[in-house]
Amino acid sequence: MPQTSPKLVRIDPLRLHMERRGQMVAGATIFASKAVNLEPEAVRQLHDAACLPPAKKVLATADIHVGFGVPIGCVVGLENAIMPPAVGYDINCGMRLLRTPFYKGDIDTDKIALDIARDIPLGEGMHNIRLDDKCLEAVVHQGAPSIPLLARRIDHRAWEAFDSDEFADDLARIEENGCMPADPGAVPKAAMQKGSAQIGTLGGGNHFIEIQYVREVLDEELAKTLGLSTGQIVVMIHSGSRRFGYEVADHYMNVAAHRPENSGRPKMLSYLLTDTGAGRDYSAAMGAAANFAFVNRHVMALLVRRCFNRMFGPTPLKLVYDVTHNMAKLESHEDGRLWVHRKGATRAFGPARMAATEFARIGQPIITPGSMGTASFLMVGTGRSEESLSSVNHGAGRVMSRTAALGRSRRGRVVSPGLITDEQFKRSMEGIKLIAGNKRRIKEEAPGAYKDIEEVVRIVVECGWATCVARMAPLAVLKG
DNA sequence: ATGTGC
Repeated sequence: MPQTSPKLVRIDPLRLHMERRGQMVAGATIFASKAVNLEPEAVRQLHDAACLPPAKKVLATADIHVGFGVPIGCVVGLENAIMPPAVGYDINCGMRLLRTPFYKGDIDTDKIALDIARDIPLGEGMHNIRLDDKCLEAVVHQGAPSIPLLARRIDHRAWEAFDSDEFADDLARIEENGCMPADPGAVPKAAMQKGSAQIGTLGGGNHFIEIQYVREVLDEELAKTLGLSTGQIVVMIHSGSRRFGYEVADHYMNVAAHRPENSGRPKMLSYLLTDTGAGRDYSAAMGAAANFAFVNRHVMALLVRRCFNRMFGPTPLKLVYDVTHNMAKLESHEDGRLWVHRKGATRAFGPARMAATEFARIGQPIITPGSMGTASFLMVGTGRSEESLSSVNHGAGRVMSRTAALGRSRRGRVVSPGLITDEQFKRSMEGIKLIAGNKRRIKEEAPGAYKDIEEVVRIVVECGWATCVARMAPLAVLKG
C-alpha cells in the first residue's frame, strides 16, 4: 500500500492538484470548486490509483465519492493495462434518454409511471425475460444489434413495441452503436447463469426510471437539433448490466489479485496487463457485460414504449441518446494511447471525434442525472476536454454513505438517527410521484444525500468541456 | 453495484 498521503493544492477556482510525489507515478487533478464536498477517503483512493505502475493520467470530477478501491467520479488512464476495479462492479452502468410527443399537463404521468412499474421489475434480484443460451450468447456478443434476433426467437410483450424502421435510428444513438468488442468465451459461467433472466430489469441502488419534463431549454439550437422543447415529457433510464456485470467484475478482480504484477497490492487496486491472456479476457468479458447492459436498457425502453402505446395509442418514443458511465476504452490522447477507465464518468467527445455519426455537428450528447427530486441535465461535448481525457462527471455524487443517510445497517437495524430525517425527505420529494421497489432503503437515495447537481454541472461548463442543452425536472420516479 | 456468505 502506498505510504505517502495525498496533498492537494488549489490552483484555480475549478482545480485542485495533487502533485506527483512519494510513490505516485502520475499527478492527479480534482476538478472541483470550494463549494464541493470532498471525502478524505475518496481523495486517498484517487491518490492510490495514481500510485499504480501503469498510471499515466488520473483525475476526478466534482461528483467524486468513495467507491470500492477506486473512487466513483474518476478517470484513470493506464498504459498497456486494464483494471477491473477502475471500471467498477456495474459494467456499462449508463443513462438513456427518450423523448415523447407529449407536454406537461397533456398526460397523467403518475398513471403511466404506475403502469411501467407493473411491467418492469424494480430492485435487486429481479428477473424478467429468460433467454436461452443461444440468445444470451447473441446478446453478449453483438449487443444492441442482437435485439431483432431476440424478437424472432422469443415471444414476449416487449416486442409488441418493436419498430424495425426506428431500430436503425436507435442504434445510431447508442454509444458505440450499442456494441463493444466481446467474447462470450471469456465470460465466467456464473454471469451467464445468474444474468440469463435479468434482461429488462432495473436493479437497485441509484438505478431509476424517471418521467421528467424539460423545465428549461438552455440552448435553443441544440435542443431543437435533439428534438426537445420546453415542457416536453421525457423518460430517463439509469441502469446497467445487473448480476451479469457483477459476476464478470467479481471474477476478474480475483484473477487480477492473483497475478504476480499485483503481489502485495490490495485486490481492489489490482490491474491486468493487456498483453496477457487474462488482460485480453477481461477486456472481452467487460465488452460482453457492456453489451448485456445496452440490451437491458433497450428492452426497458421497449417496455416503456409499450406502456405509452397501451395508454395513448401508438406513441413515437424516440431515443435521444444512450451513454455509459462505467467503462474502460482504448483511446488516443495527448498522453498517448491509453486505456481510459471511466468509473462514474461520462465520455464527452466533441464534434470532431463524433465525425462519422449524426452528432458530427453538435458533439456527443451527455446525460447527467441529479438525484431523485432534483434536476437532470442534457449536455453535449465540446471537444475541449483533453485535460479530463474527454470526460465529464456522471451525476451529482454522494455527500454521505448509504448507511449514514439511513441511520441503519443494511439489515435494517437502527444504528444512528440517520442524517436524513423523514420530514426532510418528504419535503424534498414534494409534488413528485415516487414508486420505490425497496421502501425501507429509499432514504439512501434522498436528494439530501447527494451533492448539488447545479454546482457540479456548472464546473463542467466553466471548464469548457460541455455545453448545457436542457434542464429536466422529475414528475414521477421509479426506483429499485 | 450485487438476492449473499470465511
